[in-house]
Amino acid sequence: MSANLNTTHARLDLGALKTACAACNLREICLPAGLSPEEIDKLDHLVYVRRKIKRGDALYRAGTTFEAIYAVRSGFFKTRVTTQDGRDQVTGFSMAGEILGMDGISHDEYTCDAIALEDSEICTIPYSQLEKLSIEVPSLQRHFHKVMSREIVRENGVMMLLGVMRAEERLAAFLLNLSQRLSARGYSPLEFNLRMTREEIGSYLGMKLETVSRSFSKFQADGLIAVDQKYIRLQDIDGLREIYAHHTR
Amino acid sequence: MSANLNTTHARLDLGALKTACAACNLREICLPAGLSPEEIDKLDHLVYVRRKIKRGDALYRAGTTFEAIYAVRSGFFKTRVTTQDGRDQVTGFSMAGEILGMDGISHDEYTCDAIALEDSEICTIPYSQLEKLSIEVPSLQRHFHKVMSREIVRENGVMMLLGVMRAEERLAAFLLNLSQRLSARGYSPLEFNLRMTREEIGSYLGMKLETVSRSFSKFQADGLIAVDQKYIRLQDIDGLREIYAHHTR
DNA sequence: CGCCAGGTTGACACTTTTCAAGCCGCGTGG
DNA sequence: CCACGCGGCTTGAAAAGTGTCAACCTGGCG
Repeated sequence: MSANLNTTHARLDLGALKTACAACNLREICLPAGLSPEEIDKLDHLVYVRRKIKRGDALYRAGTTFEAIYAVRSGFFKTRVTTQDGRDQVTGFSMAGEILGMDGISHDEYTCDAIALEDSEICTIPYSQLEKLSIEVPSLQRHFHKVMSREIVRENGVMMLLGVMRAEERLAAFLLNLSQRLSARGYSPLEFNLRMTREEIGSYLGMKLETVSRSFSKFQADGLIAVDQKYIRLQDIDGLREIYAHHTR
Repeated sequence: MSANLNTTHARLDLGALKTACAACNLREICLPAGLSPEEIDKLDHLVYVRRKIKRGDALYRAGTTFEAIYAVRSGFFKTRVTTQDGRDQVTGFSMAGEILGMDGISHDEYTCDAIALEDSEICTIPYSQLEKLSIEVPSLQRHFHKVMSREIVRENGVMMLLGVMRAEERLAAFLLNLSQRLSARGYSPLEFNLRMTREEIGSYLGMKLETVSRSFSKFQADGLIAVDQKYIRLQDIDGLREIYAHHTR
């Protein structure tokens, strides 16, 4: 049903939904980064359709056959892996310009779920066509490799978080990382609304939601941040950095 | 000095050190996997030089400019990232046929250290040439993407370990994973010698060496494994699997 | 208007770390 | 060839950090 609605919708205003990377304000951050205008033009000729994902819906799920990677056009996603017994681990949060689905390449099916945390729009990049175009456009190949490599490096960082840092350090790192990414997209680095619940933050950071909540309260008591539900204002960035850097167990 | 020695050595028996993927018994596991004989031949024409790394030496270090990825020909490596304040996190262990250095693509320098845990040999795959050959040989491009994607998936798994599992579950997962990889290389899945110290295992699994040691002792007391220093024999694989699957906090 | 998901906070339990002591095995040097 | 030293490992006891359980609050939505 939902699929039907989407299709209908896509037919109604196909023009509007067909993305033009060339006209997209994310092109410096997203997959086209570093491509010449002519090359971006070629990328635009790929089937590159925008699609809306409602809050709570999945962009893809673990086990689904892999056919495309996705660029977040607007909105916010989490990715998570789930064990046999139902516990799950949030492996990342993705915002505009970031690429999702690369986990699917290895075994031709996705290995995690990508869930929209707010109503979102994504651009679909069929993998087989990306492969073909990569042969024609070496700088696209190179940039795609960089995007994958960056994901590996990001995950190394998360392993560091989870492996050696304690609760408050993890949360400080998380806030600083969010701040930096928002800033890179033109939003205020000092105040923002969280899109995820305490539980999701906790899952990402390897701690329980109560611990997340307590750490927020502690930060607020210490004057580092102001918290009002999902709204966060960073009041003392250097203080946060100090906590983050202090992995002295 | 050491570099000099290596060079001299390489000159002495260049023939022997020049690897032929076509003749390598790892070709089904390593980068050439899935390529046709002719394609493997092209890969062989890449500068593809074998190099020895002594135990304790670095294959590369964080901050070094990135030029090549490496395939482990023999031996054993750890990769680790280090924080400003000197604490470090082991991000992985690599054995024969596995690929190292993909973290370097993103920013043209490596972001972690790769250290040999025993005397090892590696094959150097210059990245720029790999890029070029990928254009000629689409199946190489595809397979390289799979290798990178597999690394992303692997790291997702480690995040799961670190995020939701407790000490003994992590260690069970670690042993089962080693066992499976050794088995895939024709070694016994039931007994092996660890190449890393308790501290390195602990760093990888996000726990202290004492906790690693205690968990080993516990497993032994429960008849799951036999431990003698670095020698491990898995006596009750199903028991280990049960522990591993029991992430019921 | 009432319900409920999401969040906060407290008290207590439990796992893991920390600190400390001692052991073992291996390589080095006498 | 043996003694020594040292890195690596094990084990115990106490401390710390985080999880668990439970109660309660709040805001948004049907």
